[in-house]
Order: sequence, then C-alpha cells, then structure tokens
Amino acid sequence: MDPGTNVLDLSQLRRSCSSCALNELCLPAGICSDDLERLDTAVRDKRTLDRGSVLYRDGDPFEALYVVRSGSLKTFVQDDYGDVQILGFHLPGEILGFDALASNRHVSQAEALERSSICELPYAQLQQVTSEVPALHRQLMRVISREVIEEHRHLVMMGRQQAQEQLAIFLKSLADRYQRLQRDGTALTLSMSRYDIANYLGLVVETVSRLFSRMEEMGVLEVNRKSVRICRPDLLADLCRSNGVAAPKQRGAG
Amino acid sequence: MDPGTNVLDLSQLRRSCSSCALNELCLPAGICSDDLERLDTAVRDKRTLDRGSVLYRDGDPFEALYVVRSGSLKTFVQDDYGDVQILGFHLPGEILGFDALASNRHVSQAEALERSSICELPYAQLQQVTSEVPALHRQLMRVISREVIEEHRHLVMMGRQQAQEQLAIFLKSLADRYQRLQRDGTALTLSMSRYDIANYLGLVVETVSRLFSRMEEMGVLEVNRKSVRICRPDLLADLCRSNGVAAPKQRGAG
DNA sequence: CTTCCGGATTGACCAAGGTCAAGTTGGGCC
DNA sequence: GGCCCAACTTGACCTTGGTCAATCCGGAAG
Repeated sequence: MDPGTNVLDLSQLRRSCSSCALNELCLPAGICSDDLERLDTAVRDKRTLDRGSVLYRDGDPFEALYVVRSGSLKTFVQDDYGDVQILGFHLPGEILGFDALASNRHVSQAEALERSSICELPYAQLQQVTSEVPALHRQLMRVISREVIEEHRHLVMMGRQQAQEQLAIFLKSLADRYQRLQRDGTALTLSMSRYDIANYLGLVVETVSRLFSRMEEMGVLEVNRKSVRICRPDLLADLCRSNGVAAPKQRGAG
Repeated sequence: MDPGTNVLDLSQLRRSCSSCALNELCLPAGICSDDLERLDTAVRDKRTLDRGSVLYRDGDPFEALYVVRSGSLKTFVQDDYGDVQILGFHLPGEILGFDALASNRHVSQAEALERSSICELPYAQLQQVTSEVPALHRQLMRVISREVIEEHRHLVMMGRQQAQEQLAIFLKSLADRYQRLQRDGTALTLSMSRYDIANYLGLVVETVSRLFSRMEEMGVLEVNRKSVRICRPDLLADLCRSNGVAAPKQRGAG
C-alpha cells in the first residue's frame, strides 16, 4: 500500500512511539498521547546492528539509553583477564544502558546476537522531556526497577544447586518473555550460542549441551540447534523446582 | 558537650542529611546545601531495627525508600517453597527498596542483621522534592544505577567456577566497602551468618566453613567466628583470580 | 560438489563441592 | 555455675558437573 510515499514514512517515523507495537512494554507504557508526542521528540532514530556488532562497550561515555526494537542483544562485563560474565539477553521492548547513569561511562558491553534494530534515547533530550513530563519520570524509574528485578531473577537462577533447574528456569523465563511479545511461547528460537547460555548460568558449554539432550530424552523439549520446542510446559515447570519437591515450606519467620 | 539540650538535638535531627557522616555516600552526594535542606523535609525519621526484624517484606505496598544509617541488613527473595536467595548485604549509606518502584509492591524482603538504624524517605514526599530539585532526580537515578552495577558484581562472583574465588571476591568487596566507610578494611566483623554467606554465593554452609579454614591455613585470614582479619590483602587479591593466572587474555573480539 | 571451520554433541574420566553425620563452641538463660 | 541450643566446624563419602578429547554437523567459501 502507499507505494513511493516516503514522506509518509518519515512522519510515521517521528510519531514512532505512539504507533509502535512495543508501546505497552516500553518506556511509553501508561503515558498519555499528548506526552507521547513529546517523548517522540527525544527519540533519535533507529539504528540497525548486524550480528556481533557492538552498541556500546565498557568505558564508552554515556550518551543515550537504547531500546531494542527488533532482534536481540546480550550485555556482559569483561575483567582485565578477559573473563566474561553475561549479564542478560535483551528482547524487543527492553531498555539498555542504565549501567552508565552512575558514572557517565558504560561499565558493560552490549552486542547484537542477530540483526537488530534499536531506538536511541539521547540522555540530554530524555532528561529535558522527563523534566517536563513527570509521568515519564516515574515511568523511567519503573523501568529501571524492572531491570533490578530482572537481575534478581538471574541471581535466583544462578543460586540453584542443580544445573538442570537453572536451565529449566532459563528456558521458562525466556518462553514467558516470548509470550509477552505475542509470540509463541512454546517455540523458541535461541539467538544466543550454547556458550552464551552456559556463561549466563555459570556453567560450561558441555553441561548445557548434555542438559538439552537429557531434557529431550525426557520428552520435555524438542531441540534442533537454535530452535527449541517446549513439548511439555508442565514438565518444564516441574523441572524448575528440583525433581518435584514435596509440600511448600511455610513462609515467613518462625 | 551541651548536656540536657534536647531542643538542640531536635533541630539537629531536622537537618540530618547536611550533618550526616554518610553525606558523600548517600543520596545527598553532590547536592548543594540549599537543596539539601529541602531533601531533609522529605526524610521522615530514623527507625531503629533489632536484629532479625523486618523492614519490609514481599508483597508490602511501596511506601518509602530506606537508607541504612548504622548497622546492616540483608535483602532476599523467597519462592513459594520457602527457598531463599539472598540478594545483598547492605551497609551504612546504602539505599534499599528500589524493587518496589516497578509495581508499587515490594518483591523482596529486608531484614536487619544486627541492631540498625534507618532513614525513611516516604516516596510521595521524595517525589515532590525531586520534582523541585532536578539535581536530586539525577542523583537518585545515579543511586539506582549503582544498585544495578552492584548486582552485576554479585553475578560475576556467582559465575565463578571455583568456590574459593567466590569467597575471596566476597571478602575483598566487603573490605572495600568497609574502607569507604572510613573503617579498617582489614578487620571485618561479619554481621551475617555462614548460612547467609553460603546462600549469597550459591554454596552450602559446609563449603564456606571449609574455605575459611583453608584460607586461614594459607595465612591469608585470621578467622574467629564473626571477626575476620585479612592478614595478607595481596594474597586475598590473588585468590580472586583462580590460583594466580598467567598472562591476561586479550580483550575485545577477534 | 568438496573443503573448511566454528559451534555443538558425546564419551571417559576425575575432582570440587554437595550430602550426611558427628562433634565443637559459645552465648543466653535458668 | 551448668544447661541448652543454634551456629559453626570437621570428617567421610559420593554425586554432579567440570575437563579433556574425539567427533559430528551445517553453513560459507571456493
């Protein structure tokens, strides 16, 4: 439809947040349409990243926050000896770059796992708009808080004693996030490598590989390289809790 | 000095942030004195918590952020089966409660590890003040960002393959935080139990106990229940990197 | 088509650390 | 003082998952 009307595309671009499918997941959530237009003035443009290209690296000056529009990225820290710890995998609607707020420098690296597009929110403009739109300020805080909670989830996963539980929780949470994007939560396409998954969970790649095989034998998954089908979501949920524990322990202190 | 002048104490109380020793570590950092007074209007009062008492628990409505003034707390999440994962230990100057910004409910629990005092920042008032004082807004964001980075550190620690590295990193980072409080960074008094440490690192208590003993044999530490003296900070630093690795790996991608 | 190569899988082996069980210690309380 | 209990330590044992090595697989390049 509307072939050749590039001008229309541009105006569409400017009002991107209002028309974006990620509206409800992203920064604009809960912002009224008037304020949305102002937010749009702060969104620079969409950059496209090829697989493996770096959005920001450790030490880069803080310039902007970034929203994943399509594709996916990983963020990680790397110590002086080159040891890497992956901090997270980021799907559409998720915002990156908060690590740089503290010191005005990024202290982690963000890298595309596949061809991805990004919305850039230059911090200077964003600050301007948030000062004019208090609701946006609160929403921004909420989004950072989500980031904090997401890291809690990561910690809980890593703290598990059994590697199988860890992988089960990882897959389940990935499935949940897929579903929120209105995708099929039972047919995952993993954009990250086995090495990335292993590192993310604090395991080695062989263990992850074996666990995939074992879960396939158990009939929980169907695995074919990058594509994972969750045949038995119920069983997967069970695997998140050891080997199916007895009764829930009592909550609260004694 | 000034005995019996209770009135003076009260006025002192109201201007608490300006005179607080934690000034440079806490929210006020980098805020001019005029604005500081306005911040003080948002700080309710100081609560005292006994060991084991709960500041907020999972599900509590979000009412305030809290600053540790003295003592220490732990925060943790607890799943439906009672399994706990400790998220952090919080020393004076550190701010708690950000997890509730996302949903207006806390999704973790904060509990005093020893007799502690707390400054309460009711969020309604805080929002009022931050809207009037943009610098405070930015500072608040910086503080949350610090929280994010602190969790990165936790993840890196947990991701280590060797338990000894994990404990070494834990002790070193604790020592560093002690030092920032102008305390002696080589004489730690652990307010948390061995169980807490183990849980925090994703280990079991026996392993932690053995590692303390081993490090004592190595001459790195002197351990006596809660008190840990770091005899050889240099060796401790070595232990943070496996068993002293060869050359740093090359950074950056190939 | 074949070659090449990085990512993934599988197997054999082994040790770090988890589990279970038996002390030890020290602080609180009668 | 002595008892008690929780926190901690230590030992013996064994499982899980890490290590090393061989192999497989599929996509990209020639």
